[in-house]
Amino acid sequence: MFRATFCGTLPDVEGNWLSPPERVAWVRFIAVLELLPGALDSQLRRDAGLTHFEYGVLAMLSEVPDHTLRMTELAGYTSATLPRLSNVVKRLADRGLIERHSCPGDRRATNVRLTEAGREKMVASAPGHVDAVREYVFDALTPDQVDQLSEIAAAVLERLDPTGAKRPPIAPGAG
Amino acid sequence: MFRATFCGTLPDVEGNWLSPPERVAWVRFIAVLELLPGALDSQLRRDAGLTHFEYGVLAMLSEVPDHTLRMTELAGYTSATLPRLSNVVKRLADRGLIERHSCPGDRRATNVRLTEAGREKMVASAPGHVDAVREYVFDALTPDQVDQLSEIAAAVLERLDPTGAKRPPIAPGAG
DNA sequence: GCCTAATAGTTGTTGCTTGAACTAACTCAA
DNA sequence: TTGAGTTAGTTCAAGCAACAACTATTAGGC
Repeated sequence: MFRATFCGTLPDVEGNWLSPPERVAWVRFIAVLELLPGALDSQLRRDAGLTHFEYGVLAMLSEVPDHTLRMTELAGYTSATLPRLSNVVKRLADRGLIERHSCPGDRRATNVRLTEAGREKMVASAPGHVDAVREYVFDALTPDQVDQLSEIAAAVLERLDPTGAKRPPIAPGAG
Repeated sequence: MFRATFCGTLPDVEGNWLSPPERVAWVRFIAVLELLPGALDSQLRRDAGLTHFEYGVLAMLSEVPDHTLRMTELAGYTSATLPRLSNVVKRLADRGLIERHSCPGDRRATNVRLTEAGREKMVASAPGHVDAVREYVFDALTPDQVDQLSEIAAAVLERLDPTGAKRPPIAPGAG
């Protein structure tokens, strides 16, 4: 997709067009960007009754101490706006997967906590989702390519989120 | 994001967890997947008054013979559902950027054609968008990494769209 | 203490996407 | 030529997201 946009096939356009290898990479990458989120979302909706975003919220809570985060913090880590998170949290709370507590120290703030039912939901959903991620991505890549993807994504992330505000502060665990 | 989901930090879960390098790659890649589309969309909305998807539709039309495609074909190439495309095409037609014609040979079908105004829109919008793509992605990568990304994206695409139905049939032009 | 400003979330409106009907048109076989 | 089945596209209802306006709480300056 978007090939012409970068091929300089439009006459009259003076521009800093992409180089041929960049064009090929971009066309493919854009296609992945459009298809992969939908594929992951479909799998989770079908098998777990969760959107990919809802799954991300539960997953994030499942790994932090006390399974608890502030709304603003959680919004940052999930790349969501606060209004969006507010609605999603409300729905997940209605389903009993998380709880909302007013923060004792700051009554403006809301703490969100994963419930036992929410933890069980993750336990039930995660393996199937991991399988999907393997199927769509990692089974197609060599170990070298996994490392390359890691470096490439890190470099792009540095441009998209230079401050790192959108990622959790703690280092990735060893498993 | 989604770290715990793949770290095996949930007790009681027997699963085929990702390896440590895969986990790191996935966390970073997912973050790119969530941030990059929004970044591209914001740039286009601000500078061109187009969504990323609308831009993709115009771009696709701008490169095919006679600037014309059937709805179904266009939907495939842009990874869109037919209802979604139908609405977007209606809006773009209202703005005069494309035209809809009933297909002479098959009266069920609709041909969509880029107008001169649409072509001018692309001429005006493309350079700024290419700059954004450079800024967010290619300026951060070495030439080797561009090739690696190309191969990785191709391998993943093969899983997401094995038949190639979602990509235009003609080979990427040489520019 | 009081007034202003900033912070934390929620709510409400609008627009877009999706999935499910639905219409119209084409194909093919009896 | 008619009837079943398929294909192309639109429309409709429901749900989700973005942006803006709003409430409530805290912090800072005098």
